[in-house]
Amino acid sequence: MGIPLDLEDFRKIEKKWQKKWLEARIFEPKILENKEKFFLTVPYPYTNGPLHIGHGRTYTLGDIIARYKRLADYNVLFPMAFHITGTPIAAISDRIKRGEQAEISKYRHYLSLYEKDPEKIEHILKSFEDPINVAVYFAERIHVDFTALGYSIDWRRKFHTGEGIYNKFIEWQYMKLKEKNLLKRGTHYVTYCLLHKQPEGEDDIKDADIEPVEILEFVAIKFQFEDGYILASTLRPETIFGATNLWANPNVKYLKIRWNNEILYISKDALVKFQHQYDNVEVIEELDGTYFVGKFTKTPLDAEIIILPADFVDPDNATGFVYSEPSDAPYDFAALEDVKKHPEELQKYGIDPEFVRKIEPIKIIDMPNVKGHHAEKVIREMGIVSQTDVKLEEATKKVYKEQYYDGVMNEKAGQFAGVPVKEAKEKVKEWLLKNNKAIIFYETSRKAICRAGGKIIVAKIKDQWFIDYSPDWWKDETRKWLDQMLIYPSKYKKLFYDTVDWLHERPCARRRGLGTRLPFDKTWIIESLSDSTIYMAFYTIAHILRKYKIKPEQLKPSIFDYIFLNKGNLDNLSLDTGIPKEAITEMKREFEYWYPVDQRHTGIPHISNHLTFFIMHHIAIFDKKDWPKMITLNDMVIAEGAKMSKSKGNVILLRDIAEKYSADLFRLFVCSAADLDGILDWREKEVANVKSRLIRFATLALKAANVEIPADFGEHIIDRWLLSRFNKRLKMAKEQMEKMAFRDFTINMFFEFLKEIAYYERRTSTERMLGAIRRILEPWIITLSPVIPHITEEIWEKLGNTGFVSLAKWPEYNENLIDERSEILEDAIRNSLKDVNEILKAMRKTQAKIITIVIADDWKRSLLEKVKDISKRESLKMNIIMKEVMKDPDFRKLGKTVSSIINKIMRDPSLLPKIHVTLEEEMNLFTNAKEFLERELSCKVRIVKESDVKNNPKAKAALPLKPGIIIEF
RNA sequence: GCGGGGGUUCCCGAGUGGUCAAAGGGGCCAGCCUGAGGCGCUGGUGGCGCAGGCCUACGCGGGUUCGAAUCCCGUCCCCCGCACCA
Repeated sequence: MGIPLDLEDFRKIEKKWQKKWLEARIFEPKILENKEKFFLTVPYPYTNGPLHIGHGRTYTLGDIIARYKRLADYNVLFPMAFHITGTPIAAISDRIKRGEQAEISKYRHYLSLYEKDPEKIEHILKSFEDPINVAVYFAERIHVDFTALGYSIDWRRKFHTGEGIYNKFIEWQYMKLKEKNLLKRGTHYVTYCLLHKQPEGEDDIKDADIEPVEILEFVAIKFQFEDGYILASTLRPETIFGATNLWANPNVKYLKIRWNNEILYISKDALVKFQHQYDNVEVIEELDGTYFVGKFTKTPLDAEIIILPADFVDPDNATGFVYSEPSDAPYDFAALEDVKKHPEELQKYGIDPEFVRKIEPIKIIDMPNVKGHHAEKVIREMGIVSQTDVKLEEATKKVYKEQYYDGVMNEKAGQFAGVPVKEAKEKVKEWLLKNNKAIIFYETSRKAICRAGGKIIVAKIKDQWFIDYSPDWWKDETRKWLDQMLIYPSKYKKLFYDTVDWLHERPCARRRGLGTRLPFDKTWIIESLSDSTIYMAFYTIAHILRKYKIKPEQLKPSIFDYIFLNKGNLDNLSLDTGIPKEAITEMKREFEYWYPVDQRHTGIPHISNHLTFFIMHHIAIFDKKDWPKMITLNDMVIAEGAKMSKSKGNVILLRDIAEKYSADLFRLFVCSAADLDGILDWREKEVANVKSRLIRFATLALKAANVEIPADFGEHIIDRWLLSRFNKRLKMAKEQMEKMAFRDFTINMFFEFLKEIAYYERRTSTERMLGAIRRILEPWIITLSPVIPHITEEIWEKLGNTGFVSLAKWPEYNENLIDERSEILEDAIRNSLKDVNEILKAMRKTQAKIITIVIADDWKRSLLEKVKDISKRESLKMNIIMKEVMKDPDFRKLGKTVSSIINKIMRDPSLLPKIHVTLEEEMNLFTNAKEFLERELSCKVRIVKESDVKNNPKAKAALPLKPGIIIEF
């Protein structure tokens, strides 16, 4: 390794220490009863591919916490496992099996990041047709990537969620939930793929990540027609009171069907949706749209209305019929105007145009500032003239938004008169349903297809399993517990309370994917957010299960009851399961020692689901002493100012870090570039800057490790200044780490201190600077080791230490070395330098010939002391101070000068020196700094007493610690 | 829509009543270093000022205060979460 260092050297050092840590097993903690434990977890990653730096930020911060806590003398457990539960991995295998080229080349690319041999890649790719192989392969790669980042993880405890032993644990969890009556069954609606004949979510639907597909609840209102009912769908059932006509599309096919002993009319496209939402549907006959046009139908309010033709009616949206409410629906208003303008169109269908002309909108909603028809008003304002105008969409939103807040149903709405629109919508719906005047019809918020091209509709799932998060006792306990939990950044705490408030039934199992089957209904598989809520407990026993080679079938629920809930009898258990008593006892001890989770660290999006479930499941299942204590969160990572996404091709993978950058560089960047609650922007330019600082640090530290501390170190002001700065920083560092202010910490302890070292070097010499670093090097690298563990281990070793810096003790700052006086004195020199530069700038000069530093007279010192004295008891008012000061005859002699000095101080009280410095002392201070000033200003510098300068106004301006400056050119 | 967060100097971003023209980084400008350097170091980067100073600034409009980027009211704009997705 040469100096200067490059990233290649860093990577070598990193590998070296990763190997040593592993060999020495230093991150595999044992139970130490006399040491306080700290159990930290970060959610296990989902193993459907390589992780990127967004994940890396979260795990890195987790590791930094673990490493800090270790230095702070905790017995730290930081474990990791892998999540393979759910549909995405299964879907990947399906797609590869189906031969989808996009997916195959994506995974071929991922494999090429880890495998060099093309034949091997193809072989592994083939194996991916079985989802477990995908899961296990990437779990192993992520393990490698995490190791390459220097994470201090206890890998003995790793597992994945598809393992038999884990399944048994989850089964136990679900039996507990069932015992507590927290599992329910019921009807549930999902997005469903007609091609694959299965529910498919965002992951499977084309472009759903960009434009999500929502499930909309239409009210399909029954309009009596011939021997049955036409179903006309709406999102605003309260408008039924203003229905003036029905719209049917004359160019599409409709169906007459029988359901629930009634005849219904819907569009042909609606049939398949209807069949997925209602059972026993029978098709009677197909009809053209023209069949309906011109005929009459009756609203649920018994009003006779006509069916008019309209091209805008989409047969593939809901039931394919809509009713017209032109007063409040801009589409309807525009369409009605259109048909009135084209009587010939109506005559085609044998409709009397005169009849249509008489159709008038019915105003049913009163608005404070709308006299006539709200839809008409907005249409006129926006200049909309036809039913095909794209602005109608916006008009609809505008009307709806305004009415939702300010609208009130009027007398036309019968029993709902006076009800605000906001409430009427729900009430009218209930009323219609109750009286069998309508049914609910679900539809997607937009047309959607799956990634293989299958049509997505909304389908009903029968007997869906839910976790019911709504019981009051559960929510109350959770809120109470949240009161005392620590959440960082604290601004997110409210989001937890809000989540608890609106959480209710949540589906917890699916028909497909990987995972654990519900123990009491094996046709269901527990989904991923439901099998990841209390698994941190499993870390405490996973390695013991392996040690004793315990089989899944031995893990009866009673075993977990005993270990986690302290229930049951050891002898019986051992007999019953065949697990040795010592194994059971060991697991119980591990659990009781390590639990609860002291801190869980993850990303912000987890708050409203995973983290809240995590808290609630602990509360439901475990004793209070085992409930989690603290949660910390970090925001996302973007690259060069843009969100990382596969489509943009700007995703930076953790693999790239290990191969192209360096672990310490990544860690330092992650720490320093943003606070926990800030978005971290990965910019190559900034990374390069951090890189050069890291190299400078390493270079200096490695050099300094080989030098002696100068014998006279500490005698000079500048030495004491540096020691003082360092110890102050050390003091702050601890506070910052405790507050999880990692960014502040790195800026304080790394970047800013490096700057001060640079100043020290300028002020003294390179050799002396290295000696000074040597003086503080050991505590310095210990504090930095959580962030940059590899290079600090290397320096630690160079210092002749055995052991590991990772296991060192966090250094205490030394109060005695905090030396305000030296800092103030050194600041005087730095300020004088600044003043000179400012003067030169104002004079537009860059170079002086000779600069004279004039040290203030003694009488000024006593004057300012006096003023300081007065200011302690009196307010700083000119007249008061002058009166006091002038009592002294010595000052009275210098009347005018004194008043001008005091005047100055009135304007800028910071001119009052914080300490008393004698003339001699200040002369010495500046004389000792003379060479430095000459070097900095590259000109001759003289230090003189004010009394030695005759009649120079600049000399007279001198104040204690703010010398007069005379510049000659 | 509901809930949450936020708008700071060219950019990112600290700053919660005076010590703020406002930390830190990026960009840009100048100088130094160097065989060379898109490395590194130093200084500058709102306006004005041939002596260390003055003036104007923290989304917009008001207000409280001796004093506001910081507190209050109104207003405009941006971002995030809202459930089956891990």
